Amino acid sequence: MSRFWRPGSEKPTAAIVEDEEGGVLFLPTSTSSSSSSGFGYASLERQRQRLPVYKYRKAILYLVERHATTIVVGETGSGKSTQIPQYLKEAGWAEAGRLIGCTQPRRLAVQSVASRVAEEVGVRLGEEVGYTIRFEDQTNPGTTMIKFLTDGVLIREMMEDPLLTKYSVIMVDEAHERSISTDMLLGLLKKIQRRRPDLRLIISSATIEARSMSTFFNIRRKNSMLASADCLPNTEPAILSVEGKGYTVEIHYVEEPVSDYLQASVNTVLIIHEKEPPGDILVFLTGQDDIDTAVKMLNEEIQHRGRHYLDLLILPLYSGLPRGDQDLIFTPTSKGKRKVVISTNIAETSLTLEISDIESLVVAPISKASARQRAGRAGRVRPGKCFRLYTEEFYLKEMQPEGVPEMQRSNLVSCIIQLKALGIDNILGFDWPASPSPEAMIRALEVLYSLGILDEDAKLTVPLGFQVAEIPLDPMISKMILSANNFGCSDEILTIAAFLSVQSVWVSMRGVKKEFDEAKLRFAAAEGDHVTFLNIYKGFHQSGKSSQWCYKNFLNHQTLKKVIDIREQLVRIIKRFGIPLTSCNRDMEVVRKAIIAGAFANVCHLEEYSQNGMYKTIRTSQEVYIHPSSVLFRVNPKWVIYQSLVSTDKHYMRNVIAIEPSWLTEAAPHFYQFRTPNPALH
DNA sequence: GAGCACTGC
Repeated sequence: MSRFWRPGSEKPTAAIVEDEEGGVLFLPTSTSSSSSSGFGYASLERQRQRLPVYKYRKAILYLVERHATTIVVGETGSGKSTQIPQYLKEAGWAEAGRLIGCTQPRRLAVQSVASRVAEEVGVRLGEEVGYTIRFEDQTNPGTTMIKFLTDGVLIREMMEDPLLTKYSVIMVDEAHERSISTDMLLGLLKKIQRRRPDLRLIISSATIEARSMSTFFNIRRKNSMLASADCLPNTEPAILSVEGKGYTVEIHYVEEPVSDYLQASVNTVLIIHEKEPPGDILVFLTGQDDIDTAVKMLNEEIQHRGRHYLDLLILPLYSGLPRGDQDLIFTPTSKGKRKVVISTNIAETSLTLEISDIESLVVAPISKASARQRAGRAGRVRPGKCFRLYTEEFYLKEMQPEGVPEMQRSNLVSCIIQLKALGIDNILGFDWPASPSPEAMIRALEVLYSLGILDEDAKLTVPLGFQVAEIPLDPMISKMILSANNFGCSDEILTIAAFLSVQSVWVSMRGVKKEFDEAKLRFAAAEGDHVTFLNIYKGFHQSGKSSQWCYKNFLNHQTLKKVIDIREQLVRIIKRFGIPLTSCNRDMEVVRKAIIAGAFANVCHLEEYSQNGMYKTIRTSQEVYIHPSSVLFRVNPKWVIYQSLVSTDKHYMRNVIAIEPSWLTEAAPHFYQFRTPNPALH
């Protein structure tokens, strides 16, 4: 009996060339003959066979059987996300109760790919084909064979089952996006592979970074006994390239750099409308502000110009927009109208605009990879055009080929604590696809140490460290939750924690600024933003979670429902820890003390003679200001503590609460001590 | 008197 289960699959007829450099290159045969599977699913089956990935079916199965890691490079529209898991199932990789896993970076992608595959397989979603995302598990253990999940969920699963023993194959999709959790997952899977040579990995990526990915996964087996066993797969990754189904997109550049990109994009839209045949337009701008301005400018032009321009339908798109307004984008345009969607980069990856006939317009210093992806949005259903508001020379000489991976530009605190919880002690020696700087790692380790989550040996503390690792939030917020128990206000703090982990709950609307400010004042608390959240939560509950109520109060209904979901998840977690849910009944002093227990390092003091609300941080004397979105903006209490810092032209404190300095020694005694009063502070 | 975007657990 062979030790490792191998599905029977014949060697493909196409030529496979063992590459000198170690990888395997695959040369496809021409179109393969296909047989329709008869009645019922014939049409779905024919659709499947028309996908570009279909003619690589045998090759993929062959490579997966022979190689521990297979890297599939293919543009969007090749069908790899939906087809490869099905091929694996058909070849027997889900037999004997094992799972085929396929990760996606985003929840929406998980849901839509899973339901598409369930439909193609002809089963009910949640049975043979299922998915798991946070707050939603649509799988049936024992029945599910193909499971789609976000990469973050798979990392969480490792805490229960470190070697992911249930899975026979794991496909990591959209690996080129290089999100923190994808990179972390790749590093962890590489580690698992050493202990589980039978596990097969498929890394799917849209760009040709395949070489570096291949180098990363090229592992040498330590145990030579194992290496000689012929039932083991080759550890050298195979690379396979699949063409996409996208149409050609004609690229245009400006001849001279533009000075005002907003005006230039407005002009370009108008010129496209004059000169180009029918087709919708997608414009990428940098932020909500610019989008609102551009919408206004275009609508003014439409009013001033002739009748022909009334055919333009201008629609903004960004995540803070209420759901109903976002849905407008998907409603088909009436005949003769031209839809102009003005969007943030949300339309680059997160939303697939299934509007036909898109023409695209790109702005801003982004990476070449990102620019290509945006242009690709114009060629999904038919050939399109892309107008870049920078010169070709700038594209070729100035723009970076790839964006910097998130791992190398963000806070590593959450990442490190998850690795620690998985028993990885040597963080500095962890093998990442893109290593963060040692300085960034040391900074994160220091934060965790000061919060009491790691001890002097950089090990998780008991119970605090292990509990924090189990809570799916920023460790600063998790610490706040666990401290709330000492102050008898866990009920209130869980609500605050849930608000702190969603985007802004406010929906801003231009033109009704006065009403918006009034709505905000209805909830504003003198203590600051955290207590304001408690007021909003109370109001939302009393309204019966009404969307009408949200609309009246300029609040985002979707976001508030998410707050409720997160809060419920947190309640379950702290109950598991044996922490009771207790309310402090409007005693906001204890609530603020619990907040300090998590955010004590972020205390700021108002500069005495400052006319413009300048604060300085206690730790580093950095100049900071209260963010205009805070209820304490222009109130400027003497002492404040902030939850996060955003840097634009100034450093702005977001989510701010007023505190008394005397509380610091009680809420964070290890960090603050009494000393002789400093006359400079009075 | 003025606010960068987007994911995820």
